[in-house]
Amino acid sequence: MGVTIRDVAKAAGVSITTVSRVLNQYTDVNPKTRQKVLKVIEQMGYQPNSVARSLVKNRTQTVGLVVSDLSKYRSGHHFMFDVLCGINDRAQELGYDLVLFSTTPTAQKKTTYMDFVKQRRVDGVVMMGIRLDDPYTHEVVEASIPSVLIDVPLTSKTCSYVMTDNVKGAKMAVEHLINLGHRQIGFVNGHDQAAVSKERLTGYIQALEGAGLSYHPDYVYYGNFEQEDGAQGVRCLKQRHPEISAVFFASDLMAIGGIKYIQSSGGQVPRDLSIVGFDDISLASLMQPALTTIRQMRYEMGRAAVETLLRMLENGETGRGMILPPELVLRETTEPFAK
Amino acid sequence: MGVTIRDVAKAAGVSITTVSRVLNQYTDVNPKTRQKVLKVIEQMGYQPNSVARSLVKNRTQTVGLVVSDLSKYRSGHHFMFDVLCGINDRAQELGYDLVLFSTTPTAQKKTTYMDFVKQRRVDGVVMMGIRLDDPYTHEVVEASIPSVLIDVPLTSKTCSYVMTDNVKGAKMAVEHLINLGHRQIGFVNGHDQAAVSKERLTGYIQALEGAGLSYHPDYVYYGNFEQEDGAQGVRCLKQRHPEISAVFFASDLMAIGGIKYIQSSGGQVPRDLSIVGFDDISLASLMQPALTTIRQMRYEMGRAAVETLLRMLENGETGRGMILPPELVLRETTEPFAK
DNA sequence: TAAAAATTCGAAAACGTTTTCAATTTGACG
DNA sequence: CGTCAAATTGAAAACGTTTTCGAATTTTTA
Repeated sequence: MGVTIRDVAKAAGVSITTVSRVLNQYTDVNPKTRQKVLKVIEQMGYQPNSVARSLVKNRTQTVGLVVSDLSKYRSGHHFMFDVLCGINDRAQELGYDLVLFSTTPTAQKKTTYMDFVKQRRVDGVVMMGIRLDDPYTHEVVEASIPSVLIDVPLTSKTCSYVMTDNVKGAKMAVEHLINLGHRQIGFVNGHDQAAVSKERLTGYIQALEGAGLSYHPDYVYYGNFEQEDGAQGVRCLKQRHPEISAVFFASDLMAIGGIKYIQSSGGQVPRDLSIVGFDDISLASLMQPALTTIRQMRYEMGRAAVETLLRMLENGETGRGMILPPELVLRETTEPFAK
Repeated sequence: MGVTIRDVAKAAGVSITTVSRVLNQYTDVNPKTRQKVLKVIEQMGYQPNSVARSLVKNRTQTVGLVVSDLSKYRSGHHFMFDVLCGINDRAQELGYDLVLFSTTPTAQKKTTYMDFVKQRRVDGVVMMGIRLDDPYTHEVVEASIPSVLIDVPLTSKTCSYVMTDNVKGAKMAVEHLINLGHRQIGFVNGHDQAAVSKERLTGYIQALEGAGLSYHPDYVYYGNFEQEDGAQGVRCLKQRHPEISAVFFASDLMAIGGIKYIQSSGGQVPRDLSIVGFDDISLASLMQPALTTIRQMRYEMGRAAVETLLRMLENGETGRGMILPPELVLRETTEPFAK
């Protein structure tokens, strides 16, 4: 059916080897014959079979993106989509195809990461949305093919990571609240199987201590990054500690949940509670009131991920961490503390 | 490096052929030897090389998802992401890998669809976000490998489509406004290189005429599905036709733009303008006021797409259209007309 | 018990490339 | 004109599977 290198060779009156040489821009082919071959290729509409090529080169020019819980029902995509765009764009620019895999903790028990990689024959993988207690998290650092983790600070010879400077981001958020005069500041964090949660807690504490305020473990609530967790978070916090005048949320979605909760119980934001989120998802600027938050450079994270992946892959560089700066974006959900 | 079928064969003391047979669950192999081979496979951690398999079978077990303008800067993803999840989930369930390609009109001029397909060796493709005047739109229906288009009603022997019943959806939206007593109803449509725009216009007109109202071409504004277009749309419409009391938008994002515009110019929704959107993106329910809109079953569209794709691919079925029902979801941006 | 049929297996070709190695041609130079 | 190096080419092996065809073995049948 399709036209093969053999057909081209015959039509051009040269050997297969020669055709292969012009395809791969080798220099040792006579300009005359190169032109002839090129013309035949053009005429016959020949496109090399990438599968055959992959087989002999043992390289697929493909990077796998494995995402945990990529699902309609999870809202992680508010964060993930831009990262995906970045990954996709950069991979395409560098001549790699991107193949998508979603996985779950249970699926990870059935098929080990090694088996996954051996089966799929991707040249490298970037992993996103994975939890610290997921099996793949630890299998990936020991794997033979290069990988980069998004938001999990683990490195090895073949494993890099990229993430935002979360302690700095959290610190900026809390310092902003402190500068506004707030002293009793709650924190609705994510679950503790996310590295970012630990870092953001650190930043929260550093900001507090930097301002001479004491850290009350009781002021932090652990949610699951979902909207309802945010609502639940402020409910608990405000109930147990009515003195709290501001809350920092580890995700915009939880912040939105918090705002909705306040509003639905008759309060107003920021009058009754100042709020800072994290991520700067597109919702944040569209809301009413618009959400003050810490922006993550998600698209750039994606690009950086494949960038470092291919550095390991093609230049044999060893794994390393990459930290991107956060940015405080001021909107309408914070105001000075009024005693 | 890796262990091959040859290694297992040797270790199990059988021929390559036999190993292949147990791998592909052929029946003509002695249960005894099957067990033996299976054990060796297990012990050696053998995983078949899918590339080699693809080469000989001329099938990659891979479907391509080509998306036009998948980009950080385009907001189509509010619609696309759920569809993508559906595609991904169903493909995975059916044993296919999903590989992602983003394209642009200019890229489509450089590489024809045929070349794209020959190069990538995907077994089928689903296409999304593409415009009627994109080159691929017409190349795809004539291609030899099966494809399904999202939101472009074109069929051929190898080409199917799936889309929402847009005329019905638009009709439902406008009828809802009519039932509330509105008589002067504007329409902010999408650009005319989207099939959905044409259909939604039809629905708009049908609803009007069904209620004995006359259709003013001047009441419809053509935007580009982006937020700013929505703002621009109501500005034009209200300026030229202050009598308009309600507007139907061809996307939620444009509706949001419209609402923002009204609010920023001192008005209120729905007091000053009743608004219905289209899509039911996650923003819609989170906004203030929450957006009344027409829901599309996006996730199901994705699933349906690979479903029909694989039916063409594996059962040789011929292309067909698939229409999913819309749903009116009532929220807070519409109210009865008060003269 | 011999023939026929069914079961089980293996050798080798094929898939479409790249790559190695050696052969051939060309060109320069004395 | 002969020689040597450089430039250009081709034959064949290799990549790791599946599949075809037929052979060997076992079972069934007459």
